[in-house]
Amino acid sequence: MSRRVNISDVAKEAGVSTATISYVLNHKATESISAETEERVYAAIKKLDYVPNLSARSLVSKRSNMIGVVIPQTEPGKEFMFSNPYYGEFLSNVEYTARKNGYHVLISGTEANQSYINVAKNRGLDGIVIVGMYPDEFYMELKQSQVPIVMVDSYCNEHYFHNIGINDRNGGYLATQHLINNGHHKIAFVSGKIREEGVNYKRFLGYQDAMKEAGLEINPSSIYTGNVSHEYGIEAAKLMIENGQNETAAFVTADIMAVGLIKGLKQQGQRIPEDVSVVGFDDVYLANISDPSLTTIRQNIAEKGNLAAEVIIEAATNKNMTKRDIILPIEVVERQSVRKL
Amino acid sequence: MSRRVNISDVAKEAGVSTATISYVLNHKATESISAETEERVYAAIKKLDYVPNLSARSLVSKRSNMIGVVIPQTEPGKEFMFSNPYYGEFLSNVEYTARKNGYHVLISGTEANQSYINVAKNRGLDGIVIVGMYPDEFYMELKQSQVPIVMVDSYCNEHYFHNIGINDRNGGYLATQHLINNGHHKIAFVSGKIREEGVNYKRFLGYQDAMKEAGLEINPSSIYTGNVSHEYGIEAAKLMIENGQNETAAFVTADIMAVGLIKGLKQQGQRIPEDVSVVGFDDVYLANISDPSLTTIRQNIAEKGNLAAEVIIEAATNKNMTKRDIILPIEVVERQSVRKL
DNA sequence: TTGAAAGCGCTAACAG
DNA sequence: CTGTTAGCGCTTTCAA
Repeated sequence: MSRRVNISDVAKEAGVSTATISYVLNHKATESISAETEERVYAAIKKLDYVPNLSARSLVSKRSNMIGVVIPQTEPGKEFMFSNPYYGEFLSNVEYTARKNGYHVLISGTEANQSYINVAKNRGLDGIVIVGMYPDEFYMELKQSQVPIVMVDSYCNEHYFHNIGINDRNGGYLATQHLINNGHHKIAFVSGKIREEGVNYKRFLGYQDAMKEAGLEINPSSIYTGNVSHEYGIEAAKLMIENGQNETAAFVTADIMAVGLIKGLKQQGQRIPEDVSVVGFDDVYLANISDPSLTTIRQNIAEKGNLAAEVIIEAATNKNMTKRDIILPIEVVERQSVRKL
Repeated sequence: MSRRVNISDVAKEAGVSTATISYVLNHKATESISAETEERVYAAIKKLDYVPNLSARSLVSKRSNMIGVVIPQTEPGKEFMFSNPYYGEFLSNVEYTARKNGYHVLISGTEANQSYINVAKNRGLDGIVIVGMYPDEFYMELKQSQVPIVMVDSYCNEHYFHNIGINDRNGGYLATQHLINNGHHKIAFVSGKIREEGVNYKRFLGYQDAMKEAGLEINPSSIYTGNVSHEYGIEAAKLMIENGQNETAAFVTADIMAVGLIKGLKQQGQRIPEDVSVVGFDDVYLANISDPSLTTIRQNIAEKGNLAAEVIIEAATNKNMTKRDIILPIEVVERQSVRKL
């Protein structure tokens, strides 16, 4: 196994110094290299099939050209980050934009015992994209670090981080209002765990806003919370029927749950939307696959991913960039799961 | 911004040499460190909040503790790797197992112009997990490299790589046979592009096997191929009806397409399974979500991901490990999308 | 316009 | 049982 070719092999081949190689590789504007030398260098690189060692580069330049993406485990203690397609779509777009800009993406689930900030330091990550909510300690640690951070879908109060998200409260409002406008009064709220500073809480506030505005009463028994999963959607359907609250509609804060709810409701002999109307949230492709297709709150997940990558890369490049707070637009997408009463 | 603490800071603090720090950090069995020294070192590490610089470590040890995962872009030219939940589930399990073993995961879509092998060299990846099929040049390049590689879901002929997969031909056979056993004779085959050495080709062979065995004729007009996507499933449904071949059943080589097919068929006024029976492949959670729920060929995707990580890590650790060829079991999962004629 | 040389933080002989 | 030290491959100041 022949030794890997390094910069001085190239230097020798091109008849220049290693510094020169480095200059042409990094397009140093400060150093001017004659076109002829540059050509020789490129020729040598090609001839020897030279590929720079990024570890060495990171070591001296303190830049890794890697960004980290932290995705929540939807079910605590489980290894699956991706039961919700939302994350897959988000991640693939982060990766795409990062790659286009010469960055690689290191993914990680969250580990209770090992702090992520260590990973960041270990690897010299240039920035971190964090999706969702985490325990407070997590944010405390993060604040200590010098690493640029973009929070996505979090209302964590720290004004320290860049933020990308949507107006979740408004989303909850729009969804509920849509149901109310269609004549529904008894509206269930189905959601993942409601945590302060989490998106579900905001969406819940929006739900309340709409209900109050319409002079409707919120029935505590019509609030169902559990895991953000298809399974819990089915479970919630069961609970709805057992509860006997006779809701005619449900606002579900994630499409994956909404689809589960629909499935569960059907299993309970309900027809959608004839007996129960359902509005989801996210507009992942599941909303289209569902039968009936799901009326939902659309947010542009791909755009969220692209922006997250752009912002973190800019933050990595420009240390004193002003704090970003990006709110992406949302809208109601009407499909077949809501009936006018 | 204070300088990052490094190994010699720790050494000073603990009153030992940097070598000693390195020894205790790496649990070098060859070097025996007194318990007392070890304690002092750990104390110093804690006190200074020292985190090793992995770039430096990689530089000298030639090991990065990173593995790369290459996921295909389901639609060529598009940024989405994850329209198929199969990949999300796979990836999350690779990441989980890698993390448990002290490895990080670098993800990447495939880039026509930049060879992935450069990424591997650049970053000093310890191994690569490659999912799906790629152009031949890709494999050629890969063979050149010294990096251990695990191919997943590929029948690329190179005996050079480790392999993890299922018996796709048998899967195609089982699916088709199931339909035949239920009295179907006119069975459509719906699939992603059929490429030699790809899983779809093998599944197609299995389809042929079953048809031949039953003395049934394969109607070339009943073969539908396109993108592995929900959309193409819908499209295929349209084609099926327009074709007027009156198939009473379809074997679809991916659940995501199968669910699309069902949706499309319904849009065309067909009832499932009364008018058309459908069998999918993979058993992703969509199969359950679908209405009617989908009879499909189950493969253990999570296990595939875990194994891929284990094999690649073992290969990274033990350079002359014998070649692995792992075939995971599959089975028919009966749900509601098949009717007995 | 280019080169020499000093590190970046760490590991691993080799010495003691 | 522990320390000294020579690099790993690269960037970057400083000098020429």
